[in-house]
Amino acid sequence: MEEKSRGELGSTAGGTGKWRYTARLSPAPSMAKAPQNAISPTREENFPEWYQQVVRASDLAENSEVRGCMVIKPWGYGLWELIQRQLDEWFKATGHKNAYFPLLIPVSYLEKEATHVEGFATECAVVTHHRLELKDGKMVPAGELTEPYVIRPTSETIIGAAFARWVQSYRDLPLLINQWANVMRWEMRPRLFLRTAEFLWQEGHTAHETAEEAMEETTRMHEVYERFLTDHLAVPVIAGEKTEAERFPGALNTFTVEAMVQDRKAIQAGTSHFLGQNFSKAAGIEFEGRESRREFAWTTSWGVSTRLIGTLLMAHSDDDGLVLPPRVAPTQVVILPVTPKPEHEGPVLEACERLAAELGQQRLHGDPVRVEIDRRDLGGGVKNWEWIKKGVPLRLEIGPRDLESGSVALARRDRGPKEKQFLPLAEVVSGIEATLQEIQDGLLARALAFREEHTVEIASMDEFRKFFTPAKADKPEIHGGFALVHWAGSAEDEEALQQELKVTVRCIPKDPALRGGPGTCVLTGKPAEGRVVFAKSY
RNA sequence: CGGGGUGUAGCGCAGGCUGGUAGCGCGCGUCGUUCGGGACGACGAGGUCGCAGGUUCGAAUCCUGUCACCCCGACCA
Repeated sequence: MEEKSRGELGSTAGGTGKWRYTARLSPAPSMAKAPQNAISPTREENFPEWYQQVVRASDLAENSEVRGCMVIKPWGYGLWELIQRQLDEWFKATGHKNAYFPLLIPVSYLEKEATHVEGFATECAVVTHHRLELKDGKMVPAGELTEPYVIRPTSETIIGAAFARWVQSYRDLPLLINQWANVMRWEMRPRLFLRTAEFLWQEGHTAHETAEEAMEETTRMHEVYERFLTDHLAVPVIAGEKTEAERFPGALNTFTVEAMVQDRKAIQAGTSHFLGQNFSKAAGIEFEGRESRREFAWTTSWGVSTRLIGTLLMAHSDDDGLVLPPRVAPTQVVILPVTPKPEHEGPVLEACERLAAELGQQRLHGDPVRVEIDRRDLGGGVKNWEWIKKGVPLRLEIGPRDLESGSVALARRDRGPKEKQFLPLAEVVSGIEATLQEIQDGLLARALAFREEHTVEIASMDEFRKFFTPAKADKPEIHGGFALVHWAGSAEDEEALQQELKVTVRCIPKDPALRGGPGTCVLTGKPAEGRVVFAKSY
């Protein structure tokens, strides 16, 4: 509906819902009743554009002057800090320690693991000089390095080199290290949070005495990610293993958590790799074993990135902007003072302070509730919409009438923008934890229902093609979803399907209910052990 | 890297074919009127029209080059 998207341009509907710039749209009485939303275009109209508009409207981040790189603004960084804090706590709880390794990696390090180089070579930024000189008014690189460095696209090689020094004996194992860092991958098509040239992430790297222990570690961290996405980001995921075609370069097994976002595509939200002895052989991570034999360590690596923010956004947000699950909302409750007349200001603000203090005493999962009072001298409506667009879970308003009645107006981000309840103050305070948790659970339930609605079991290639072929080739609408199919195809077969339909095997699900029993491969007709998840993906 | 598109005030855009030194809406500032709501009025600030060359008396407008961004594709957390 074109009118709807135009609606934002004027955005000056009066209290009666009249549109001001009717000249352009010609008289259309029905327009007066068109629902207003803060983001244009809507998800339905143009999903990729909607995504960018939400990033902007919510003040999470902006494109920078550096190609493919973003400026993460305080609201976005606050979100990242909360993600970091929880994961970091769990990494520590599972025995890991943080460390930091160099940003620059000698090219020769990369060459050590053949598959690994192949995987990353095309997206490396290379540092070749160490000095600038002024020539004709321009600074030009001088002092060429004898060996170029790459800016880390990931740190397996340089951490491997350190591990080789640190590990002498089986007594030095397991070695459990995590690094919070930025990495750079020269992507061809950057998109804020989803695929930027520079991004923030966490990379765990561990070395173990036996394959079994390393595999246990891989699984353990895979489960940490699954739990984090589910319980904190309220994003349901399908946990499973990647097929050979989708594996991390150099890994023996790659495990993934795959989420479905609102355009029904899949997004890989976290990965955990069992690296076998590939990297320890390449880097020389050897130790003296219990039987006095030299052995190569078994290593793992695992990571999540700022892509989690993009995932979260696409999973929950609506046509009014971002919707944040309370557990990762930098501000969980915003208090908006309503001061119709200047003389209201004193008492109202005072009441807001008291309320903020009381709410700050309440806890959600052990953390004090994060409350903010928005004292800015701005129109109430404007202020309100700003917080809606930023996705704050709860908005509380206190005005003169509330002072008299001891009430508070409460509006939830998971309900309509105009819906609000007037509740007794004490009830709001004592019920805050339950309300926040209810929103958290509601978002998860809604996302799960959405995924289930768009997940189908498919038993024939006809159906399969139909499911993944948009009705209009020129303007592909939102369609498809997750297809559960029996699969026994090869990497070549996957490649062919990717060419034809732009779909890939997202994972071999570990959940027995999704995996199912033996069957017949939808493509080759060969016996298949179970089902896999096919989808288009980010 | 291939195909398409766009770069004009913070944001969204008009103007460009038919060259004469910039305009609209929102936002922003001040004042006033409003006020449980994305208000209204008055006045006002803000742009070397992505950048660099060229053609011309004169370029946002024509030509060449270049950069950036967006969409589609190949690649990827």
